[in-house]
This record gives sequence, C-alpha cells and structure tokens, in this order.
Amino acid sequence: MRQTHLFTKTRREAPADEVAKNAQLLIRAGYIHKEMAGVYAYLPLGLRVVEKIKQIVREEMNAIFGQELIMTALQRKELWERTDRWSDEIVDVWFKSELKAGGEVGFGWSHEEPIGEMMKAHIASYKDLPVSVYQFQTKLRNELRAKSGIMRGREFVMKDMYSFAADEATHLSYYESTKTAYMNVFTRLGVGEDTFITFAAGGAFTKFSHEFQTVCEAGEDIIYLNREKGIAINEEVLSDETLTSLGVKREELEAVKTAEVGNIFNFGQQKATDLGLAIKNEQGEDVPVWMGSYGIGVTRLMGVMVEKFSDEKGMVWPKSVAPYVLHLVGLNLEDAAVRDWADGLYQNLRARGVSVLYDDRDLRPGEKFADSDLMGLPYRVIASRKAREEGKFEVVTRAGGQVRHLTEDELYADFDASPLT
RNA sequence: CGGGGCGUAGCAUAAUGGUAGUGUACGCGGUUUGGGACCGCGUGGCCCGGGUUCGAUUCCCGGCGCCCCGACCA
Repeated sequence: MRQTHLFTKTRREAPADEVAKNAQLLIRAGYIHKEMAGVYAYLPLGLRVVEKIKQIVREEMNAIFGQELIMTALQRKELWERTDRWSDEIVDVWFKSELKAGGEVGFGWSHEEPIGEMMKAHIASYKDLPVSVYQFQTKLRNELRAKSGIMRGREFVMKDMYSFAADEATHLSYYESTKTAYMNVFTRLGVGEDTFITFAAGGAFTKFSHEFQTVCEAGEDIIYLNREKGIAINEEVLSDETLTSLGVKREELEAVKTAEVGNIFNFGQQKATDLGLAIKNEQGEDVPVWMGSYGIGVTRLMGVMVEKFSDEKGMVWPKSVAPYVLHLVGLNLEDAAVRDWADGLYQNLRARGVSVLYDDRDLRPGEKFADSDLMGLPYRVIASRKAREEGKFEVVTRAGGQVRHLTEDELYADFDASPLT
C-alpha cells in the first residue's frame, strides 16, 4: 500500500476525551474512529489488525474441529424468556427494539440461546455429535459505563464457540482441548507468557469456569498468581475454601492486574435441559446434550496488545498481527532518480509477497519517522539517496531498535529466510 | 446506577456580559529536505433549548453528549 493512497492520516494529538492509551494511539495513528462512547469504527489499518487476529483464532479453532458460521444480530424474545434471561433485571446489558409489525427483538449480546435453539433443528442423535461451531460476531451490550478505549465497549467483536457432546467424557475432553487452543492463540499473538488460565466464578452449573487473564496495567481484574505451581485465581473466588482445594496458601500468591481476554464455560447438561435440547442415545432414550461455550474478545485483545506493545513514540506491533510487516520509508523523493528507484524497490517487495506499506509521501524525514514510529510496523527499511548510492538499506526493527545495513539481495535473502508476510 | 468533572474550528487550547485568539491540520505561493523546518496569504468555531439582560459563547435552569472513580461485567 502506498501511503499517499492510504486512508487515513496520522494526527499529532489525541482527542481530549480519550484517556486510555490504546484509544489514544489507535486514533492518532488512524487505526480507529470513535463514533460514540464505547463504539469505535475500524479503519483500514485497524481492520487489518482485527482480521489478522481473527485469522489466528480461526486457525486454532479449526484445529480443534470448530466449524465457522455466523448467527444473527437480531434475536427472538421467546428464546431468552425460556431460559429466563430476557428480563432487564436479570440481564442488564440488553439492547432491545420492536418490530414494525409488532413484537420485540433483542440485539445479540451473547448467542448461547439462539445457537442452542438452532441446534435442535440440526441434531437429533448421538450420531450427530460431537460438534463444535463458532463465529466472529459484533456483540452489542448496553454497558452502563463504557471505558478503557476499545477494551470495554458497547459494540465489540468476539469469537464465540459452542460445543455439543453426547457424553460427559467427550465433553470434558473437548473442554480441555480448548484451553490448549486458546493458549496457542495467545502465544501466537505474543501475549502467551503473560496470559494465565484462572479459576473463576462459573454460575450455577459448574463450580468454576476458566478465564484467560493477560497481565495488563489497563485491565479491570486482579488475579492471584502462584507462578511456581501454575495456579491463578480470580479475586472474586479467592476464599479459604478455594485455596485449600487448590493446595496453596494465601501468602504464596502474588496480586497482578489483568485483562480478561478469554472465558470458557462448562454448562454440563444444564443449559441443554433449559433449552430443551435433547438427543437420542444408543438406547433410544432422550438425553440432554453436554454443552460448553468459549469466548475470546477479539477487539479487546487488540486493545490489550496496544497497551502492552507500545512506547512513548507509539505502537510496536508483533509480526503476527501488524497491519503491514514492513514500512518502506522513502526519503529524498523530490529527486526523480531516487523516487524511481524507491518505487522499483516497492514493486520488487510486493512481487516477493512482502506485506509492505510504502511511505511515498513528499514530506520531511522527521515527520515520516514520527509517523512510522507511531504506526508501529515491525520493520522499517529506508530508501534514500544515500541508500541508493551506497547500495545498502538501513533496516530497523521497531521493537528493539536494532539497525542493520543490508544490500537489496541481502534484504530479500533475509525475507526468504524468515518471510515477513 | 451513586459520586465528581467537562462541552469553543477536523484536533488541541485561550480569553470574554458587547459575536472569539493561538498552535496544529487543511488550501495557495516561496525557501527547505535523515527525527514532527520556516515565511507570507487564505478557509474554518462558541453542543441544543429556555430564562435573566438593551445585549449571552460567558450568568441561571433543563436537555443531550463526553471523561473519570465506584458498582456492574453470565
């Protein structure tokens, strides 16, 4: 992408109404646009990041036999009444509206009920199971107080997956496999070492659910961590009873501020019982299905990554999710010979499949470097008069600031050894 | 939902009971060109409604919006 064609531009200052670092940097760099409190649009650069995160999640869900689908944003009232979750007293984040023809609809804040209901039409026997389906949906939640930029909005993208099994062993084994898949996701995003699976409150159906908490100063949660034993406990379930059952002492725990990036629930057979979702077992008897649900906050993760991967100059994206991997910064482009040569380099990089953003704007170097730092692409290659004359490019990594000087062939060899796509 | 704060140009800010200045961004011209250069000219603004007043961006009331702390977060 040529930067002269890129929508949008960077800005020097963040809006006064944004305090959260993630929103400030994402807005300044032109990744997102604030529509209203807790509601953000994703501009071309931001969308590329969202899509990259989604693709990693998609690959890991597919690896545990998840099948992607997409449910509807509008939901039926009767469905939620059946599980007693339509009332605003019970679920306080509903957005609701009315059909012109009469009748109420809800805007999806979760899809457990609709998915369960839909399954009734498609599974009837133990032979149809197990099955696991997932989607990326924009969830709508009427939060009383949106905050922390894109980390807690009223509209956000979430991956939610639902598993259905005929027997407990299959169900529990699947539940366990999602933990591995989730950790794979977080590792690929570069937050694996800072993400812990915690015991959390699980509602009426299980003693505990599990949350995936990433260490992050901007987070809303506090977890108690014992790194040696690999135990992490949410504040809300920290009790003597919990500690005893886990075999840890209070003084062995370290309090850490975190953001919840994932959450998995084991519903057992209760949810299916509530929904009336049953199958025939091998004896021809009707039995409720074993269900689980598994969420990852895609846009929240993006916010967490900005919070963690940034410095005073701007964002520092890891290769796995950067909107482009390489920032080709052209200098001295007022010199037609330099420009032609830099254009050629850009074309060569593209031909090699390198994900490259080419700053072909006719601006002073300082401004280009500042923008480049702010946007935070992992590698910067400088194409200047000097580079052309010396036959070597300055290649800088955004994260560590390492500087290398490579010839064009060395540059390509470097890419071929470790493709920067 | 309880408490606190704030709404002036695309963005950031200043002053003011007598219709508003600066920076940045944007447009034009010129000088510049390896870390947000500079000169000149130009475009552009007081959240909405009501009240007080000769006159309200300013004071008062209401609304709407935004931010923070807490509560909430299946």
